[in-house]
Amino acid sequence: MARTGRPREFDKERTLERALELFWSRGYGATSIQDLVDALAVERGSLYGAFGDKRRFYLEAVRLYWQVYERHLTAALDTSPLLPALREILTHPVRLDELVSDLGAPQGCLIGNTTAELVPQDGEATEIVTRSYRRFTDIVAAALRRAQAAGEVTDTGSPEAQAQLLLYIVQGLSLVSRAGLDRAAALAAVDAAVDGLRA
Amino acid sequence: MARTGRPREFDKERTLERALELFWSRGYGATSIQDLVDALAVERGSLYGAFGDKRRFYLEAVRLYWQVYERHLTAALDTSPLLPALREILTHPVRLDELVSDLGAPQGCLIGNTTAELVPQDGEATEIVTRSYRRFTDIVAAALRRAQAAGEVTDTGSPEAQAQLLLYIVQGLSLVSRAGLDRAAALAAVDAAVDGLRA
DNA sequence: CGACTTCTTGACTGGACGTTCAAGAAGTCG
DNA sequence: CGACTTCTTGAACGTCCAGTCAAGAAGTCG
Repeated sequence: MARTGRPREFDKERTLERALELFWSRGYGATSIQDLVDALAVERGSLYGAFGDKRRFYLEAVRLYWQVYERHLTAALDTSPLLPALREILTHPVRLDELVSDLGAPQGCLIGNTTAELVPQDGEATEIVTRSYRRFTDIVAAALRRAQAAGEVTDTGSPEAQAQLLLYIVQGLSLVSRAGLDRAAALAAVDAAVDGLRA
Repeated sequence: MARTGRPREFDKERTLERALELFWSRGYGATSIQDLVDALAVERGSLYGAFGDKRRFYLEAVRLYWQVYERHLTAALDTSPLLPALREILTHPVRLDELVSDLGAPQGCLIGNTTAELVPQDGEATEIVTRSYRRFTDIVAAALRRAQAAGEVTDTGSPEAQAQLLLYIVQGLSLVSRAGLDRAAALAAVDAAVDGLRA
């Protein structure tokens, strides 16, 4: 039952966070183990020892990404009125691009990127992104239900359908933004969407 | 000025179309030259001779894809009332999934896939997808402008903003669909979007 | 026919990549 | 201290892949 041995010299959690950034900016296929070794200053064998192979490492990073995003989403939407907060959520990709606009900066949404690159070939990746999309719509639909009850949001559509539509919009915006972002056009589009929800 | 020599034994245009299908279903990185050789029944050297390297081959396929899509889009939206046609366009990914649901079937929108995989690293790919997005919004905005004038579509938003929003919705739907399609939810979301445009 | 051009074929090359492994280092426990 | 466990390091391995090339085949043109 000995749990002793030489202690790890790097911070596993912090290393995962930095790997997440790398995977986020370059994608799964375009990030080589060598890239990770260089960027994380951890040797190959140590990475394999701590995280298993490349695929498991990546999936772990994706899980962490969603965990952080979901926390942010839940906190942001727990407010009234809802629509300004929703606007913030939808324009998140735009503001991300404002903050870190150098090359190697995070690109789009990691869940969306994973969907494009690994789904549906990879079953585990598919499971993660499917669950993430599901949680997004659940959280947003719940918030919309409250806002409909409060008379802030139109009830001409079901909260579920509205939430599904909002998922498409965030993911579409994240994706299209990679090709260059016309901020004014993006904000106008998001405003049009949010206005469509107003009661 | 001799343009003679041994004639090509395969149909270049048809080969490009079949390569398009392969790239569409597997993506750029995951499609090897060997896959193309096997699927197209054309030897490596001949492919290189006819299309240049893999990247040029792929970009040519993407150009062809957009060319076909744009023709379809323009034709479909040249109608009145506009909203039913728009609904058709938006649900295109859903119906694609209905038609060809075997593995190896086209996945999402090739422009969107290219955006996720090659943009912004590849300048030429970025140029192609940027132009495609631009043309999509131009064509859709023009149609919306006509429909606004006809009183079919609300003029609370500019046609440009509405078109940009619709671009996000198609791309988002295409992407999210890869993870499995809940047709009812997708159609409800699209209907919510189209209803939001009604005057 | 014979010179010329282009296409076909498939073996070959060089490099990049994910993964493994053996030897040594750094701790803990009795 | 000595046995034991885990981590570190970096070289090595096997695989796969994009791209090249030389030799031959199949046409055209004078």
